[in-house]
Amino acid sequence: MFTLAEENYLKAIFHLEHDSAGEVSTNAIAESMDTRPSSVTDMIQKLAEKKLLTYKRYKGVKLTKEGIKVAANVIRKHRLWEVFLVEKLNFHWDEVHEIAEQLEHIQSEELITRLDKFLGSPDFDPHGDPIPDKHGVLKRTEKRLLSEIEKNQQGVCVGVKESSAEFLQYLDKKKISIGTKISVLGKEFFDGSMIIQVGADQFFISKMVAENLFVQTL
Amino acid sequence: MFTLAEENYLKAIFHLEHDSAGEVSTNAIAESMDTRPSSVTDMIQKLAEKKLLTYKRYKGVKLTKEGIKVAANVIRKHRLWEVFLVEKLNFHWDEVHEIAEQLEHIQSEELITRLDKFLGSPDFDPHGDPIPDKHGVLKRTEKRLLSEIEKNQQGVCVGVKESSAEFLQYLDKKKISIGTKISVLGKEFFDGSMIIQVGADQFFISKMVAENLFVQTL
DNA sequence: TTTTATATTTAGGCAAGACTAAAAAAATAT
DNA sequence: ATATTTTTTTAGTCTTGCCTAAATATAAAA
Repeated sequence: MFTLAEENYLKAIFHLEHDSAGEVSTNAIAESMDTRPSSVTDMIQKLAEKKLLTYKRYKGVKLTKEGIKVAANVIRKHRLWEVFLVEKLNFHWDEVHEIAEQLEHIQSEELITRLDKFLGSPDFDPHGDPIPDKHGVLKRTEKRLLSEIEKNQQGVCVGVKESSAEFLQYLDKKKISIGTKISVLGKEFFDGSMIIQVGADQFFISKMVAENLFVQTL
Repeated sequence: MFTLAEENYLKAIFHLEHDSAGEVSTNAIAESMDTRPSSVTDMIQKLAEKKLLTYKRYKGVKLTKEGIKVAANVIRKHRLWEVFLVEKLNFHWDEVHEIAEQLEHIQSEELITRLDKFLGSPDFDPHGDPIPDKHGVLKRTEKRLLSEIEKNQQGVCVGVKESSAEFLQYLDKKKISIGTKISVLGKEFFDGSMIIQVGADQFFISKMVAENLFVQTL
């Protein structure tokens, strides 16, 4: 149906649209895909012809209904495979991204239907990201960034914003994973750092960490 | 490591080497891959430079140790994924080939190690074909073609030579699958057809069928 | 507003992997 | 042994998806 490159562009644009509202710029796509702006221009012209996004020269792009559907489906496959890798093959959550990047391009409706069922139709992937349903609809949640939580409040970790292996390994070292209860004991206003409690341990985390952890307040 | 196209050529050549001894011809490769001889020449020259096969102009090719290893690994992945699809996702044995053709190219040693363990380190795929181990070694079996079995002997179906969906669906209709006991009641010499018994049913099968079913005699 | 900087697009090329058409080698037939 | 057929290779093209360099549009600064 679509080439690997096309699917990757649609996925990247989908993510960029969710991070920041409005049109997505050529440069932003190039940066997120580690490619050159000129290559991006080539591809978005091709995708515009296929009606997967709307494009006006110098004005950035926006996915069409169809483009959103295709992108969401790739993301659905990516996240379902991540669940498979973690739940069934016992991979750790910091090891699954690259493999899922490959598996997400396997073409078979039936495969995904059955995989979803085999996994018990999960709503979230191992990093707490929601899995779109067949129609591309995401389950919305009440999640907030840990950095938005006030002193003396507490929350349960429900996901990560960044999911680089480095960050996930840091979280492991601190014994933080999906479902972990976190209490905010103190907050420095000048640099956004925090003192938090996880289990019996109390420790310092930087603003960068607090801004990449999603929690649900209790 | 290797491109999708390279892996597919190596796999095709590996199979051709096993079907008929000696060098594999350009035309044979082209036919088995549904491509043009000139394309094959291009690719085998490239693979020869990479030392995956030996090639002399007009003389055909032969895989090197390294080429065999790479091909066997692709086949190992293909067959393991087929087991997964049938055993875990409840696909039928005639539905899994195309999907496994895609999955076989996923690059991750660790993935295959874990998948193999998850599946209980199977020795055979759903069609009865042996799964190479990590080193490319196939478990040898005593299987013979049903067509070689004499009247009044019996055997257990252990695999199929052809695994087209059409043939597998024919076998289903006749209630023949891996593990099914088959008794040869009669054999026509002039056309190679047979009368066989499967469970309580007795019926006629053509030479073509008998030549594509592997059995182990009892 | 004019200049400067930044973002984007165009033009032209490259590599992979396919193709067709034509040339050359090998195999087969006379 | 020569002629014919078949197989294989070479030469030249095409498409996809990327690149660099140069041109152009937009945005920011003076």
